[in-house]
Amino acid sequence: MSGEPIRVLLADDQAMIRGGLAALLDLETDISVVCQLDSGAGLAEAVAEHGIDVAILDIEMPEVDGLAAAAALRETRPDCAVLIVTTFGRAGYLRRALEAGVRGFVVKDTPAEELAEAVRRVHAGASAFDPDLLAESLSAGQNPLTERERQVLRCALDGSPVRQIAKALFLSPGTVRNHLSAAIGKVQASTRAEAAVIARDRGWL
Amino acid sequence: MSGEPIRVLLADDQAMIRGGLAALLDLETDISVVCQLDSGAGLAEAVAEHGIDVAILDIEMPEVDGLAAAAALRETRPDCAVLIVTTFGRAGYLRRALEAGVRGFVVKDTPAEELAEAVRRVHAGASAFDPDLLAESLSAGQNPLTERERQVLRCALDGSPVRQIAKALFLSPGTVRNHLSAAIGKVQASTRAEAAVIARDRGWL
DNA sequence: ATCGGCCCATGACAGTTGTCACGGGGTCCG
DNA sequence: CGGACCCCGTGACAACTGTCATGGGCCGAT
Repeated sequence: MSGEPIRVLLADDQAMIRGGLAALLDLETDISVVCQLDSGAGLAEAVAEHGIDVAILDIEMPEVDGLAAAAALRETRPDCAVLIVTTFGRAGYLRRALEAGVRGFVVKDTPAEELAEAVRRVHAGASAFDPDLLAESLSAGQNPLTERERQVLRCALDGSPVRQIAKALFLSPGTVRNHLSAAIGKVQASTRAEAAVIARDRGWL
Repeated sequence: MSGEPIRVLLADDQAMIRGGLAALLDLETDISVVCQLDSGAGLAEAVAEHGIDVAILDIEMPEVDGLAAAAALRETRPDCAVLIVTTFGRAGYLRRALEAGVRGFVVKDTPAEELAEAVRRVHAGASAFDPDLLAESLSAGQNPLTERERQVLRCALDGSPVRQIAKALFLSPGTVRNHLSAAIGKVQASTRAEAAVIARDRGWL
């Protein structure tokens, strides 16, 4: 908390939110927002260029989402701490974040004052995870879906009939129905649509 | 822009966003955020108590959503300007907002600086509507769905089978299927799930 | 009072969906 | 090598879904 301020990068696709969070952080004397992005694309370059200490990333972003960007950043810049700030407190997101080496995970429901505190914590090498979500994530278990099942469910999200899904994935209709059936069973749903929303809400995509 | 600052109320269910927007607005010398809510409930009372000039409302909120709150406020406090600030730029939302007598509608994608400007505009009696969205709203046409059809589609959003929807709405399964069929035809979908997402994305709920 | 709209319901039909059993193909691991 | 797991596919069956025709009741507008 002495000497140079913490150099922060802020990535969120909603400009107004980005501006708000930046205003919030700039109130703190020991934190300085030196770079803003509207996507995860180009994160590593920006981190290198601006000498970023902490990268604050939203998850839902176009092109490259926050979790993918975090994973990529870990490869090239493991010394830069990552703090995920997201709307959706989904257990699967937290799990993926942990696997990506993220040091903090905060949902946008939490009080504004805690944001700066989380930044300080991850910068100091500590962690900053939403406790409720952490518990939920640990109890929720692994993502049981296979790659194909996830693809099929993603296509089913918008209500497409089997034939369209099959065409989109270059599969036989029968195969698609088999994958759907397997997925439905794994998430304990009774309909493809139900299975799709359940999987989405759990962050299993 | 002289004398007393504009007295603003801020309603958003995400505490961190609320704090960010408040920080943003407090940077302006002629604007003062004097009250914050996490829901549309109790809006009229808060407006009366704090002598609010401009109420900034999010749409997606628990209990009472921003559009319903705006409509209710119009009844009791027509002198208080309402500015909607939302994530989702759906044409149906803007239409409902206009019907509720809202004076401004801004999506969170727009640059942060424009928020304060929008507040000043609606306070001055002018309007502040996202131009792209306004055009889309005018060209999109009215919501063609009946009340029942909307209810049924809302239930269908999570993928429930007909029997569950019927039970939830105290209807015969056959009736539910009729309503679904009508709705599917109106939104030009081919599946209930598809119809549900289309209707949702248009703000027809 | 007649028309139109919305609501509710029933029955019947073709098409789709969910499930199962079964086959084949790969890979990775003990 | 056999086994486990994933992938792809087929065929068949019961259940569900989307559509249509048809009927009734309740409004509000013409």
